[in-house]
Amino acid sequence: MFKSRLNFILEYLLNLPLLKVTIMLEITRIRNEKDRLIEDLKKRGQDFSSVINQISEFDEQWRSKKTELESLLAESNKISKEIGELFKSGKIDEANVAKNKVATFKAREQELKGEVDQLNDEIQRLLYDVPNVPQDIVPEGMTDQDNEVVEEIGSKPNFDFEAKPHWDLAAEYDLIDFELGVKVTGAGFPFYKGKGAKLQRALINFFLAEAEQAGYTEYIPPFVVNEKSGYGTGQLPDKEGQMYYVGEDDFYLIPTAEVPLTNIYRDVIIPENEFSKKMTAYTPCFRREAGSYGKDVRGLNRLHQFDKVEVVRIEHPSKSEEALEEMLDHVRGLLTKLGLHYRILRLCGGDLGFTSAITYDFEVYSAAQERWLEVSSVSNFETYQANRLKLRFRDENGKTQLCHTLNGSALALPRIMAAILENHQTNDGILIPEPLHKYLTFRKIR
RNA sequence: GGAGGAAUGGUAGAGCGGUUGAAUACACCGGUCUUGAAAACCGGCAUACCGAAAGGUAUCGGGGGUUCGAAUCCCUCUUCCUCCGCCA
Repeated sequence: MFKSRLNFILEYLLNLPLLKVTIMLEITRIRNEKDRLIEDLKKRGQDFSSVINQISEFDEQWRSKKTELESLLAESNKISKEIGELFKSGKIDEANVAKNKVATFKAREQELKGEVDQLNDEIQRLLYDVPNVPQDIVPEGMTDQDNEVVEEIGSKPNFDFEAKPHWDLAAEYDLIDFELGVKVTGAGFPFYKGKGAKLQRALINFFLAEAEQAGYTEYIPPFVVNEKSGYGTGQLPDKEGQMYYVGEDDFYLIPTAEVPLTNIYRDVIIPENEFSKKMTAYTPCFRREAGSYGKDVRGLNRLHQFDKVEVVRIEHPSKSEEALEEMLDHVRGLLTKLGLHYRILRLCGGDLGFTSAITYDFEVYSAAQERWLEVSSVSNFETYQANRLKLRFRDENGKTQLCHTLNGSALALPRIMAAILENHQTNDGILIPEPLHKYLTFRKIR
């Protein structure tokens, strides 16, 4: 089992065929604007100059070897054709002379091919280590302390009683059973019960309805994906340990609907500006989240399985900034309608995801825990994912160009659930926000 | 899980190991004709990479092999279809 998986990965990485180049950051960018890339990547708090210089060096060697190889092949091909004609016209002796001549090329061809392949593999491997380039407005900084608060909406609720954390409320009203989850599966896999389950379902319905309203097409995708899809959106090889793996069949449980949704367009050339592609899906999300502990994981704060409604967009490069703004508006609307106090952060370079060019996080205030909880992350990946996916469109000149991809949570359920329980609690129950009324038969949990 | 069959360009569908990157048809794009459209006729129409260009290289599901030469032969993997079994 394990062996077959290793083989697959090895095959994928090492046998990338000579001309089927799947690259991450486009190699052309390294050729054309190397110094600028190195400079811009510094914002991530890491120096990528040695990797990039190494890639650049290998790339030059690769090109010169490749040119040599190809001219040799051209010569062989030409002679082979002539041999065919010689045989046809019965000039067997001449044909045999030519055959011997071609044979002398063989060794050099083999040698060059080996070198070209090896250089190519090496370049691919190195490219996987280079993250996306942060946009200009991404703030400098190393940790979440350096994230920039760009907006804060609403105000902290005032209670004339001691606000309870959601795990106490969940127990009191019998909404979520964490211990039962531990028994049946393990920590981080809670059961939602009764009104807790219904509230969860209402939220999903609400989010999907809002997404539809905003023009997103709803999908119900597979909840497991293959290895290629993992590479396509960049979960592999970078975050391999984060995903649950089904060894028997070489599948990964999805950590987000982004993976199946975006991979719909893997190896696709979108015809004549059929933009925008707007997709939404509700899915459970599975994350191993190795290394988490303490108060961060208490209650619903961090789970191995959680529900999320995701929105994904595929855009013309000139339209992706606008699309990002629309997505931010969409998420703002959701939180406002639910009556939650929230803020928006622009992530700093050091906190930015590997594949993202810019990310905004939405955080809701947890009244009882007195802290901010991340409920949404909205990102523009520009061409980074599209390059891995080979997701392109045809421009007006008929040339293929990479699309931009974006996605965002709209929204992740557990912390929204937590925030609703905590912020809408009263002395005698929990008030259901108005937009959810039509999905529920009760207005208050008591 | 067992037994068979198949995989070629946007689609359909040819292709004795040697001018096949690939016939043909449809679709699509441009043009002629037409008041306009249709029809007819003419032309164009895969992708990627290297190259300033000329041009070259690679690709007929993936990988490997035989050969001077492979869409065509061999091995292997994957996927799909048909039949049987199992099953929500």
